[in-house]
Amino acid sequence: MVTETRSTPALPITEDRVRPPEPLDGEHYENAEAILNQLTRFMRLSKRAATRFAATHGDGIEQAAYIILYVLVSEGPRRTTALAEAIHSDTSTVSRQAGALVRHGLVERQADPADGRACLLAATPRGVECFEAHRRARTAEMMQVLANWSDTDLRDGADLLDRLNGELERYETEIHSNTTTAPLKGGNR
Amino acid sequence: MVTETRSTPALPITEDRVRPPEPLDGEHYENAEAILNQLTRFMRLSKRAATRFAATHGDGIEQAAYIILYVLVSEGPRRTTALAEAIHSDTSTVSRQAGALVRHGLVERQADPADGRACLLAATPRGVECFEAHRRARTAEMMQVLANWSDTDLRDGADLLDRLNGELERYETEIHSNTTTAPLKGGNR
DNA sequence: ATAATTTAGTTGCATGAGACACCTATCTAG
DNA sequence: CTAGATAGGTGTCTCATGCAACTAAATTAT
Repeated sequence: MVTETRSTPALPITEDRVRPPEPLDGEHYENAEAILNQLTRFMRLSKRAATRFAATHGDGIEQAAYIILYVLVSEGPRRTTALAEAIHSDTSTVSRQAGALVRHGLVERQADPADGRACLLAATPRGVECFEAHRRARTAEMMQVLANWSDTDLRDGADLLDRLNGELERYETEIHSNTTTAPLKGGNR
Repeated sequence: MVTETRSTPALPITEDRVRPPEPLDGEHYENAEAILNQLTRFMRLSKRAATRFAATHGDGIEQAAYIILYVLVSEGPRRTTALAEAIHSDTSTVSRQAGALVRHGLVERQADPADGRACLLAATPRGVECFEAHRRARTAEMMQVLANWSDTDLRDGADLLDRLNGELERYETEIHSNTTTAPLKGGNR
């Protein structure tokens, strides 16, 4: 972390949220806008790509369930709540996705010995298998998409995205604590 | 129906799609996987962030409509089809989003003098206004998220994402021409 | 020990987004 | 002029996700 950027020209911070009184224009602003535009573009493209992939390799793992399986396989059994936190999602979503995985026989709900209310979600052997297959297919596809990228490019890209994700997570939790968990419901008008 | 029995443990890949006979393992593979994981993570986080933003600044522009307004404002009136192509979406989606914008008075449907079937979508003054306001708000938010990033970081990030998006677009159109537009419907099961 | 409260997870309902199929109006070839 | 192609719009489906309300279990207070 590089301190607080461009050193806020010596202005006292306003109350409430930090929200520095920056000029809002200038190079920094334009750069931020540029990256935002690329991110917006990426969101569309990636969603479409993911959907297409799921349609082609439609083998039962929903797009959204993959990440749950990912956590379960790589980190072992977890509770619903822990999963939700890990992937920054609502417990209800996790519950549903997990339910689908259970129906497909890829995940098991075990009783949590420590707490009767909770249950541990764990990947079944078949779940692990399925996940690995999926993972390989996904990566193979990705390698086609990034066929022209050097190893350095890939590493740099991964690093950059990692940083970006870090910021987003920080922001997410920051908001969460600051605004006392304001609901975010979709509702526009 | 999950898996057809995990398709042969370690056999050379079948024909069908191009699927180059690369080793699939090694550094390149791992790097591809790393970037893919970051992208997956990013997709979740960005979606959530976007939703939250929309909830906070709920002023009538839907998330998905923003990009349409973006094209319209920055490139002038466009047909539905052209818009759909520009944002890699279905015409039906564009039609609906545009309809919403029209209802909000941000976009106008003008008759295309050259073709009676078509109509030109154009941003109204209010649409431009609204777009600019939104754009500023979005960028301001982004600047908070990336408060710690230097200008160089931002530029590098934008460049990288630009490249990545280029690859995705290439891939998208490639598939489009190769498989003669295979439908991609969500349908799992 | 029993009541009150807090917590984990599930389910009901709603929203957003996107895609396909189908329909209508128009345009363009033959 | 009729037959096919095309541009847009609508109906309907699916996925993903969130909040609210509810149930059941655990914890705290009385």
